[in-house]
Amino acid sequence: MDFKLLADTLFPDVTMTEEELEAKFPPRTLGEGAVVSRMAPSPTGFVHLGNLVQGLTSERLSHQSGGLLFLRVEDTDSKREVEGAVEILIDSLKHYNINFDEGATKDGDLGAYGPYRQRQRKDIYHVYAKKLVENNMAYPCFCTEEELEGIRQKQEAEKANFGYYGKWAVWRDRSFEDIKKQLDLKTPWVLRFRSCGSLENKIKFTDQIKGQLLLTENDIDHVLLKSDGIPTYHFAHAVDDHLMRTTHVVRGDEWLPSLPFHIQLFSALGFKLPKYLHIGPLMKMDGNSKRKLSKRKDPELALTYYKSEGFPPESVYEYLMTILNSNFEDWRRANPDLPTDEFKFSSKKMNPAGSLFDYAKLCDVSKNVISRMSAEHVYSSLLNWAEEFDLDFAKKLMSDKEYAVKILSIGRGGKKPRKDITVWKDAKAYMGFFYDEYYSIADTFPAQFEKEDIKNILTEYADNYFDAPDNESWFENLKRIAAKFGFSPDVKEYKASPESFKGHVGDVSTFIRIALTGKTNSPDLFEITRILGKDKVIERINTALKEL
RNA sequence: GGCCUGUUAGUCAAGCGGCUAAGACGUCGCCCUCUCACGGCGAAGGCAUGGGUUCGAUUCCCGUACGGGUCACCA
Repeated sequence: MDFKLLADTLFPDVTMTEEELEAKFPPRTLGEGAVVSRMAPSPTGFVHLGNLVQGLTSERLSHQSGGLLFLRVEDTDSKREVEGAVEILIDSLKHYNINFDEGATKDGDLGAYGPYRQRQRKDIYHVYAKKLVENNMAYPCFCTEEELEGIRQKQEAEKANFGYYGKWAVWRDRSFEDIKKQLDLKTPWVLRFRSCGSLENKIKFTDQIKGQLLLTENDIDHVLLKSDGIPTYHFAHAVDDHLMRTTHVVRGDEWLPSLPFHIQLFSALGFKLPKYLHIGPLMKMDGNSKRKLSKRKDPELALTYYKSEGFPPESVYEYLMTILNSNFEDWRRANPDLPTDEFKFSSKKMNPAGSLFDYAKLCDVSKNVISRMSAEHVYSSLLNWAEEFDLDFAKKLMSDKEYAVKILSIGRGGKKPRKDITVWKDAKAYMGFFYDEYYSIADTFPAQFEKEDIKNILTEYADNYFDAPDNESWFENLKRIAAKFGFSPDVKEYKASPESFKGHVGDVSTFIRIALTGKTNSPDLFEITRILGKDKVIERINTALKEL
């Protein structure tokens, strides 16, 4: 058959040449070892943890090596596309400090290797499609969905392997006349790859994460171009990553089974194969078994979940780092205050298998991340969250920034910082009592004490209010009050002979704590009185007195 | 079912032929302490399984079991 004629018949509109494309998108001039990587999501509007994991890995690898990261939108499936998805994606990733050097942006493309939206690249794909046809490496297939289904059923009955290959590939070796006839009838067609692979042959392949792999050759004549002329993922992957000069492809390991096909494709097109990093999936415990995190069943897969729960982006980022690079935690312990960027990320330290998503661990990481933040940072981050998810609380925070920062400074900054906040959602319960509208005596005064004693103690504290200069003298005052009303100023002394006292100084502080905060648990009381101020302290004692 | 891939404590994981098999989270106990949070100390708990190779296997090879993934004109 005259394949040149076939190619011209199939692709009459192709005017560009491969040489022109090669010249237009020359190899990049970057330093030695620079990684060019990319994120290539389909714009479904749903951004999930997997996207982030992949993005984070690509981002670190590229920027750390003096390379670059670009965003390519894989919008070849119009059925799944959602309006505004690209914007959502860019925003979500930016939220997690993943920024692109090049690619699709909210307003058009940035960079010289575009277009970066695949549907706009149709002409480019057709240049290579035509080339494959000319070289007898691809052919048109006119099978309908029903015919394909029929083939599948026969294969099932014969216990043959599924797929369009070998003798099942009914259009693989048709004459030009047969093809021309269908073309004239305007029968829809797809372009298929002519595979020369055999299941008998194994290929050795080295994945950057999984190491040496032994794969079976692909023998399926996969679809390259769909009937609308738009490429499938596989074909677009080969053409785009070649032309965009990608050096490292980071993707989920659900792609591993199609890797032999991709290897074939790159070779058929005469492209250099990039390096691959196949990341194991994020799993979840479901009853007694693990399973991949699923979009339908697991809300924690969506990035929006973490945002609304109030996990700071730094926490999620840091948690994913601990999962992705096994030595990250050790590094963090040794360098608690260094920016994450300084950690040397390595694909060698990535786990070849999928890991379980551990919510408890994420919480622990988050708690620590927040404890290391400055009060100012906590304030702005918390406010940011509250403005979206708790407007009332946001208003309180905004009404007096200095006040809020003072509150958030309690127990912060030392060697052993408090770790009360895991997510921003916790903040209100932790510090709400500082605001009158959120303050109420929620916990009751312990019942084993006489109300008279509690009243006397509170009254004494308010009437002879001591504006203590430091924690120690504040506590001395408390001891004085304890002693005055028959409570031991010393807990050990009390424990030695409980019958000699009504209680101890700790109980006294509990009374005051409940009066001031409404709760039995709170951060340092002295600090609280300082922030509240004398008037507010006395006011609250009086409120509590009334409730007794 | 075919193909691929994985398996170190409840979880995340160091480990690369010789170790009493790190560490972290979680759990439990104790200590510190005016509550809480923090911190300190300690405990329980593991190399899926059967064969090889080897003087010696968690580590290398083969099988078994059990997970996971994939077999579209979706990515």
